[in-house]
Amino acid sequence: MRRDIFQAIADPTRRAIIALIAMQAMTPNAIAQHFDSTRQAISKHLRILTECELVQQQQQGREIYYSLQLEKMKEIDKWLDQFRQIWESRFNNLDKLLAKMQKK
Amino acid sequence: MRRDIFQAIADPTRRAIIALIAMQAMTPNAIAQHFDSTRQAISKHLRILTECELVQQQQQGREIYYSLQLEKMKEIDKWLDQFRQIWESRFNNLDKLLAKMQKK
DNA sequence: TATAAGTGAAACTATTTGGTTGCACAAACT
DNA sequence: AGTTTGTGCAACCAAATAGTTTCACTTATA
Repeated sequence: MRRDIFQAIADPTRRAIIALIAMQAMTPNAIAQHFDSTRQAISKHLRILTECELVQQQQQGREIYYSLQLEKMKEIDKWLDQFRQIWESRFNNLDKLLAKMQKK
Repeated sequence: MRRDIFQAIADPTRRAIIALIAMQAMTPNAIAQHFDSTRQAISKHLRILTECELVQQQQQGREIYYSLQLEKMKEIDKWLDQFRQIWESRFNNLDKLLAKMQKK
């Protein structure tokens, strides 16, 4: 069972769940109402999201509130960094090239 | 056959391929040498990456050079934006709170 | 022209995935 | 105490996935 953030966000339903609970914590039932599939299917997605620590639980009586762990989302951002550096350097090169062309 | 960037970067081998060709274009054979699996398996990954336009081909005689389409990578960055906004606003809120506390 | 090298694609396979239905269990309500 | 509500988990299933082996095709090279 592979369980990393990239595999977690691969599924469109899971991405939708993430976006849904990003602003405020929600219960599985409340989340499931936004989708066509059964509550159990959503529950499974929540388990996957919890396992890779993208999502956090908070028990409240018999209800469980799920919320996004923003810190974990930053790991994706961190992975993108290596490419961001490249696209910025390419932009700079283009910048230099344009400056050079204007000089002539 | 789902084919989007998020599904494409879910596989660790594909992420490794992306990182490998980010700086310079490479042929399938050259790429495959960096991995344990067969050239054909890598070829399949390259097809998936090409299909979702994360990767670009350039024929050169009988060789095909694969390179990363940085622009496409930005789509992930764009998706992250919605969360970036949240984590920045949370930081700002914390900032305001700290300022408030100092006033007292 | 014959052969080697670089590649993609099809066929097959084991494993993983996302979904379902059917439980079990604890907390809240009557 | 009995029932409803909110939840997780196991068992099962169809489809997708990542890999392999085998083959075909095209471009170089001897």
